[in-house]
Amino acid sequence: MTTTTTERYSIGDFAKAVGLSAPTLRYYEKAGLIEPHRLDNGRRYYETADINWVKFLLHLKGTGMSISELQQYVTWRAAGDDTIPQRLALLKHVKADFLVQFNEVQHHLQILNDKINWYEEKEAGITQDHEDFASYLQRFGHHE
Amino acid sequence: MTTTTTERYSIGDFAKAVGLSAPTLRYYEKAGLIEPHRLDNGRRYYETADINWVKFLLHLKGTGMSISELQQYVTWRAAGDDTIPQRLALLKHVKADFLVQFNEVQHHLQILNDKINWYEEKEAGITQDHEDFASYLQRFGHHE
DNA sequence: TTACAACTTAAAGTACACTTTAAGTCAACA
DNA sequence: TGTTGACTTAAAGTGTACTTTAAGTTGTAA
Repeated sequence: MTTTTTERYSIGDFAKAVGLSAPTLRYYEKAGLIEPHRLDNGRRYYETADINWVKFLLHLKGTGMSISELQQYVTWRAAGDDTIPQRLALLKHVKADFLVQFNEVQHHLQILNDKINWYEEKEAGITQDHEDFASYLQRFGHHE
Repeated sequence: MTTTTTERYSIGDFAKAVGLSAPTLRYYEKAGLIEPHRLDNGRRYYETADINWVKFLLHLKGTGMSISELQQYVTWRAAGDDTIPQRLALLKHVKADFLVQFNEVQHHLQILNDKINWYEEKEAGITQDHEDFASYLQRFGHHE
């Protein structure tokens, strides 16, 4: 940190604080997702509130929102409280998509687990006489 | 389907059966993930067993495996039962990575849910007097 | 004061997983 | 028999999200 009292982060320190690279922060800024302040010499600085914002952005991103969806969100956010219905609708849409993916991915995990167990039983000689994976799945009521 | 008795799928029919495009099937074939048969005229055909294989590939892919990891898996598979330990280790590694991601993604969902609720309470005038999202999260013991 | 790390910009490059295009072959139906 | 749709190939193009490069500026420490 450059100073201790005034909560100002250089791009390098801020990058460490939020777990992104400095180029990525510049990239997000160019995309309109972050708006750092500037010193007189032109250098960026960030404040504590910006950490919360970036972390929130990363949570949204982690639920599957693309950069352009985040741009839309940010645009509405900048327009003030009148756009809360739009933002809410966007987030609900993101959530719905997320839940679909989430269920799919849980099924993928089930099959992965089944395959791991199948290999382990095969290695141990437990699985009956070269039973294939498809039959093995059916024994558990797992499909596809 | 071209015929009903002999379980042979043209690339177009097979694409429909597994939910991929014909170009993607050719792409996967070039990557070594699928090996269709050929008619005398050079055209590909696929059989029922190939459907199971592709669906399994897509499950692995859905757990986060990249094309190159799938290539490694397929190479070991082609080498026979001696490589079961390697395949098992790979799948366990994939599973471990998956579980890390899975936990992260659940946290992202929690924050998304919290934000949706925060907006809804704000719209309804429930959230106390412009309480910000950070404070709101803390009321539930949710962080970051 | 000189060296060095960290910053600035715009633009080009990368990785991944496809998708599209171009040019041609082939099979079935009107 | 001719036209249409599905197939064949290799190669180029696309979208997303960064990452790297190049060329230059600035602040701090020896």
